[in-house]
Amino acid sequence: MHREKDITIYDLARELNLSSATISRALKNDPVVNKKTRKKIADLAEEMGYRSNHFARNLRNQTTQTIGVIVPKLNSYFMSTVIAGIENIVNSEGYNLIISQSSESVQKEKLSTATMFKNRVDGLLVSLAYDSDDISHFEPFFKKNIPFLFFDRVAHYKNCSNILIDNRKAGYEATAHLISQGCRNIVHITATPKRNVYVDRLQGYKQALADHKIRFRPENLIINNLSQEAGAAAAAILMKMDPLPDAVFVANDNCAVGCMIALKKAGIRIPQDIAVVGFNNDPVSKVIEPNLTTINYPGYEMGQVAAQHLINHLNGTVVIKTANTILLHSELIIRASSKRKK
Amino acid sequence: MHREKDITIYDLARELNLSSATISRALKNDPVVNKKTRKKIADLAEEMGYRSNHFARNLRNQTTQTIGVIVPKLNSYFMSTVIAGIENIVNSEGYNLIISQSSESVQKEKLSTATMFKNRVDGLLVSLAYDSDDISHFEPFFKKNIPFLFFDRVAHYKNCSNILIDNRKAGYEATAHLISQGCRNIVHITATPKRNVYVDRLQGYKQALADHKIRFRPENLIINNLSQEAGAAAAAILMKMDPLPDAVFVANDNCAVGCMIALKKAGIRIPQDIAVVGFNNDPVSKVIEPNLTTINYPGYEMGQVAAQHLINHLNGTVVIKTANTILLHSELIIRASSKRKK
DNA sequence: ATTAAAAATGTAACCGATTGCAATTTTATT
DNA sequence: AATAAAATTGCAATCGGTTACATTTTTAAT
Repeated sequence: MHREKDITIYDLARELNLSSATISRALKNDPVVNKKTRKKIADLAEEMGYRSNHFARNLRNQTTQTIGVIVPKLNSYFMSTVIAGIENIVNSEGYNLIISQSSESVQKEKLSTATMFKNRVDGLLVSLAYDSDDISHFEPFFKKNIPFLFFDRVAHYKNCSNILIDNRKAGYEATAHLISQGCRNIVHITATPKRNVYVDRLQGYKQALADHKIRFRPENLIINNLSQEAGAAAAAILMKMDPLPDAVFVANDNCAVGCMIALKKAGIRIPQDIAVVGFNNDPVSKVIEPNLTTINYPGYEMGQVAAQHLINHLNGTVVIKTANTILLHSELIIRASSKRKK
Repeated sequence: MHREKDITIYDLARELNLSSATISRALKNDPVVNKKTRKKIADLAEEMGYRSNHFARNLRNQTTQTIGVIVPKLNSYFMSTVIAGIENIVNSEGYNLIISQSSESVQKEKLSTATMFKNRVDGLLVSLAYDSDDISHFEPFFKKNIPFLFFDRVAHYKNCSNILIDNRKAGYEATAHLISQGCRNIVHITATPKRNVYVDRLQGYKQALADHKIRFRPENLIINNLSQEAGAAAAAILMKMDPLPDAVFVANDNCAVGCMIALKKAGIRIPQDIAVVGFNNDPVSKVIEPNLTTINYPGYEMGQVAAQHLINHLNGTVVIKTANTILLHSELIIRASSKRKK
């Protein structure tokens, strides 16, 4: 395939009878170069369609101006919103973005991590896969002092910063709300206790029960992968329980919706028979009937904060010596699916 | 910030008392290098934690192994699904991905295009913003012979390939289906006629009417931005119409859902009073009640096909000389929102 | 053992931008 | 006008991998 030759600083230098060094400095607007010369060079560069070669620059500078992101799934509402937030900051700060998904598998996460390493990203943003408990694959980054941080699905690793919401508090509020509506036999549907988000929500759930003198019953805990299908399956389990639980707190809206649809099909009334609370404020929560009470969770902002935090670190604006946890605000949004009282 | 020095081929060469040329060849598994030597080098590279420097390589080879993607919005179900498909192929082919969003604005699209150009992507995948009619900002790619193609929101530009579904046919099927259900006064809600997807769906709608001897009435066409809110606003317009239309074909599920919620709130029964058909098979279509009849639209596959097509072109596997349109299959999924007959 | 052919390895220029240091030009001072 | 100081500009090495071409080593054939 034929490619027209690119204009380099040497072409500009020849044209203006200057040295490449002067061109290089001028293009970075280095004040050491005469103002008129700078203007002349900038104009010619524009005219000749010069574009700097990132590879020569990066090779020389040993920096890539690139940030890597690894997420469990790209095609989920929450994650795509986070990525939109990351993209917003990263672009406006003049960095590039390399995105990869682990598809909820540690194996793929390891591969993605290796790819990011090979690509010499300047920094890395990670949200962990469901089942990653061994996270030694981040060791190379640590060894080379390449900054990285976790968001949402975090881990305590060396002195990495974490950006997330207070899942324990959110879980507590969701459960306490159900209790305030008169529910006493509350089932919690969640995912593997390997991930902080689920562990913490569960803790909040238990704490709320305890604070209201309700005994925690292990059989009221359903663990699945939180998919919509898993929600339907969970509904079947619920309906076999005797007595029927009076509420469900699901760690994810999608699963809650799957569960609700199945319950409704079986003739169970929501919230009269079973009240439901979800998590994420996914768009479906406003579509399902009755509308789903849920925890609102600022994805876009989380992406922005994570990216900005990392870039500040890279720029040296903020030097992070110790582990650093940034908690974003979350809130309970009460809708019809859990309202039993006026 | 301190960074440990990286291992280079020169370090390996020194260690094994070989030349850097041999190391370079061996690491690419060039058969010209002795098999035993290759093994020895690979082992040492592994042991010393060598990683190739993409920048040196790219600088020398004048290729970046990077593909750029520009989409209107990252946080939409359809687009994030497409991107997941792209990521899948691009990664397995050993390319990198740079993703940028135009946020549905030509201005931002131009900026993104410029960024992609500066980053010297080897190829570009584009889905156009709502209002891009002038697409001259892709001219630099064309001039430098950098391949790019459009998917979903396409344009006929030079000899760029397009990857999309047959929107005309899909629009026809949606409308014909409503007619088959006994509807005669069908409103079409769509977006700006700048984008092929909306133009074609509209044409399909008109053709179906014509084929069934139904006169197209311009007042039955509502143009908005297809957001959920716009759907609610459109519902208000519908309800002011006299007589009330007996069906709506909406060019997007989200907007259809917004519309349905508003209609239901006003006591209008779906599908008895107004039948509704959407477009996209977004997850909400299975949550809204009644479930929404819609056009299923293979996002993941579209991403895969687009990426594979571009990479084949880059690899020279397929040489595309003329404009090339790849149509993916779409299908009407009939659900309760449009079923008026047994 | 001799020699041609094949296999393996090495040499060195190159990709384009950056930057410490040196050289030159301009400006300011006496 | 002479000279020091400041402002510009240039020289040349460097980043790490690639590859055309040259050289050396090994293998095969006579």
